[in-house]
Amino acid sequence: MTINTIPLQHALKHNHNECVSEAMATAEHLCMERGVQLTPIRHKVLELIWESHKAVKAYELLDRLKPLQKAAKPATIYRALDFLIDQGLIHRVESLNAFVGCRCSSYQHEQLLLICKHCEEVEERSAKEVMSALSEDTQKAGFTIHSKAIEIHGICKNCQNLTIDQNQSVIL
Amino acid sequence: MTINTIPLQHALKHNHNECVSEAMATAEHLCMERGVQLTPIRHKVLELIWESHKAVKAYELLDRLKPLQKAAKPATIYRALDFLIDQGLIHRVESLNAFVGCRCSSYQHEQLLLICKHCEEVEERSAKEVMSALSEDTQKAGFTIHSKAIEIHGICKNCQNLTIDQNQSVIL
DNA sequence: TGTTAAATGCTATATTATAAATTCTGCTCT
DNA sequence: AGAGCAGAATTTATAATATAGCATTTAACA
Repeated sequence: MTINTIPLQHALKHNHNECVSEAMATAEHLCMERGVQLTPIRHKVLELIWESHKAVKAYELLDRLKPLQKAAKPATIYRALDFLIDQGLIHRVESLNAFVGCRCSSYQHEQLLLICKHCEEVEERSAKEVMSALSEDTQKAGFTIHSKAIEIHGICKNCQNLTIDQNQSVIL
Repeated sequence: MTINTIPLQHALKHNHNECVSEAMATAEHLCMERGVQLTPIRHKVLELIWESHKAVKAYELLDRLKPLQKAAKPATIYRALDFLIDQGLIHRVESLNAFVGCRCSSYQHEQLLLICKHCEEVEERSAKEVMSALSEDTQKAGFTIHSKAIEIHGICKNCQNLTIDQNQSVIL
């Protein structure tokens, strides 16, 4: 007899509705403040991205947007994504060609992403010490930083615990 | 009258032939030691990658391989790249979907890549302090690292100097 | 030398992303 | 209200990146 286990959706361990509505409220507020338009399409795409803490692919978003926006084409999604990235509302996860909601402050958009191979959720960390070590090192190298992509793949705390405490896992 | 300037190929500032032959010798040696085959195709692809210190695209490699290997198809290149990555002989640059030669020791493959927007060259740094800060921070988060992609975009020392000392630039 | 595993060849296709021209929409200025 | 404008969205086409799956060849070695 084999028992397969899947990770609990860690998202369920917090109040995800609250999490999303907070993110959306912040986004709406920031766009207002900046005088840029969080149009219905952009709003919807951002909501779709926030449905989980996993990084989501552009064409997956497209499929999910289509029922709501019959005319949606790749360009629809990519233009929305470009906007959201410009506004610092999402991160592009380079190593996955995917996108994830961003909750960093507008002034601290460059963060470290912890990407779990098991549950696929992406955790943002500001990691001050890492960033300052990085600044110091690049300065030594005479390199002027414009942007950073720091993506760490591995197993998150929750998934690690699952393998220890099987009670937290789900039997398929 | 307009004067356009291009960066010197920084590669020309060092003995690049030596640089390449060293890289190839190391690769040959490592593969020998590991009992894996650095076949003619893999060897050639690695050489093509080492032609510069820029990150190079898969289909660019394919175009350059074709004259030497008539049968070359996308899979030819991707299979060679997979092998070279597995052996730690090249890095995949996630934020560029491109590949660059790796000169880190076999035990220290995870490095920090400084990617210059101007000359496009990629510099590897081991950045011990950054890495240890990173280990510490991820440990705090309870995250177990499997792999890292740390990619910093900006302007390298040489290109920075060019904009200051125009004598080092080339008039087109 | 026959067997086998690895490497390559070959064809097709999936996935990710952009270009460029047009139309729509909402706003401002008169 | 209506002309003009700018940003947003649509539409069509295609570029760029990457993999799947099966056939054939090569090379290692028992």
